[in-house]
Amino acid sequence: MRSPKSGNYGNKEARILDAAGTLFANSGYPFVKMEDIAKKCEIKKSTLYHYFATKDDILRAIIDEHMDNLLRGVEEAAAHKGSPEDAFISLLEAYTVKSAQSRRQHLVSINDLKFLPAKAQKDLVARQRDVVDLIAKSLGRLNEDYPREALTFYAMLLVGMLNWTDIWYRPSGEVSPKELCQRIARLFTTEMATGAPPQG
Amino acid sequence: MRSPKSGNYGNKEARILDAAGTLFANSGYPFVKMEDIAKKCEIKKSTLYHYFATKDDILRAIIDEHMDNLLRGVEEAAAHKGSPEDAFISLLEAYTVKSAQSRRQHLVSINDLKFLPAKAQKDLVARQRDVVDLIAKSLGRLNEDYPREALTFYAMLLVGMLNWTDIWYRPSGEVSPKELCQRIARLFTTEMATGAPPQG
DNA sequence: ATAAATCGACCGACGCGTCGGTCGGTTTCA
DNA sequence: TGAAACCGACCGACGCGTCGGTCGATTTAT
Repeated sequence: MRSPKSGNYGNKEARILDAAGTLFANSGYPFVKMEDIAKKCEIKKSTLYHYFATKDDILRAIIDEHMDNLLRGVEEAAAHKGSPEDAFISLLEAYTVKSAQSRRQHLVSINDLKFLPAKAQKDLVARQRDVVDLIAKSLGRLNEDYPREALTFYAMLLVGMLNWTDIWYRPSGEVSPKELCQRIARLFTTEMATGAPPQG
Repeated sequence: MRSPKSGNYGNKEARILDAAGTLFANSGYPFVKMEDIAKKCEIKKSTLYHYFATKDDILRAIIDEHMDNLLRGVEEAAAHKGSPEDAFISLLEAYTVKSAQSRRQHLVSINDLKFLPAKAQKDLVARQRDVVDLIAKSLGRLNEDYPREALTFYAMLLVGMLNWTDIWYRPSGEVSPKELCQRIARLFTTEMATGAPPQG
């Protein structure tokens, strides 16, 4: 579906995705019209359909790409050499999207996933699961005594916290992204260090 | 606008709000048609407009009511007698909505707020702020050395975590709501007990 | 007491703007 | 010259909100 068919085809497609991503992130998928996307790309609406069959396909492509990036980044970080604590922090930093671009994609992935047909959603949700599992594993290395389910539980809490930062956290504010990660990390590392394993 | 005008007028209005709340929570505001709401209330669509001027007004009323409940509940809990830790936990329990009914409302408040006109959003967001401030204050009682901004920061993290549970947490699962609150509470009480105040 | 006036609740039909998507043709370029 | 890129004009479904009007109950006037 999304394979390039000519020299700058892929390039143009990327431009569309980028424009749409910004629009979706700012206004929300249902409010963005195909004409808006076209205008931002300085093409006509009908030309959009040369690249993407439907509006959904555009959304799907955005989330798809972001999930790939996210999963890859987290996987790399999880394999980080060093102490479990270091690996955990670098994992957080991988998850905490840095560039404005991936921040937008992340926002879209979170907010607009539900506007996709159920079938497409399942795929994407499954990949979110993979991320949670990786985080749970990384947490597990901080304290071997926590049972698997508890790890997943805390990983869920963590992901929620992280995702919610998209709503209120501004990297340009008083707290730097690095500081953000460290504070969040400490919340969990001290839990794993001092807390008694639940139901243990 | 919403004052009762006859015997069962207010009652009917409440029924509409309840039906709409369920629908919105399940499918998302943009996907719910006025006809759907009407059908669920066993009235015709046009009759809906006898009670609410627009679709937005229905959403606004739902969120509005929920915010009131939430703020009131959290305020009461914050005034809880006992140790700061006890007050903090009871605040969490107040926030963690228990009944399926308010769960739905909460979901709607979180997910569909953005579909309101900007002006209406501002009001509601301001009241969310109030909740965060209350939580920050309660956190402050756990450790007097944390500066105000840090407290707000952690309160934001906490609220995000809590709100995100709506997406994945099921009260009927292995972890009881009480246990959920306690685990989350411990994350923050130990932080406040052992962590050095940031930027102190 | 009872007819007239009033009113709240309700409904069927539909106007109308919006928006995703289509189609036939033109331009561009290798 | 032929395929890729592009476009203007158009369509059809959809969904919010409107409007003219009915019906049964309550109030008012005589």
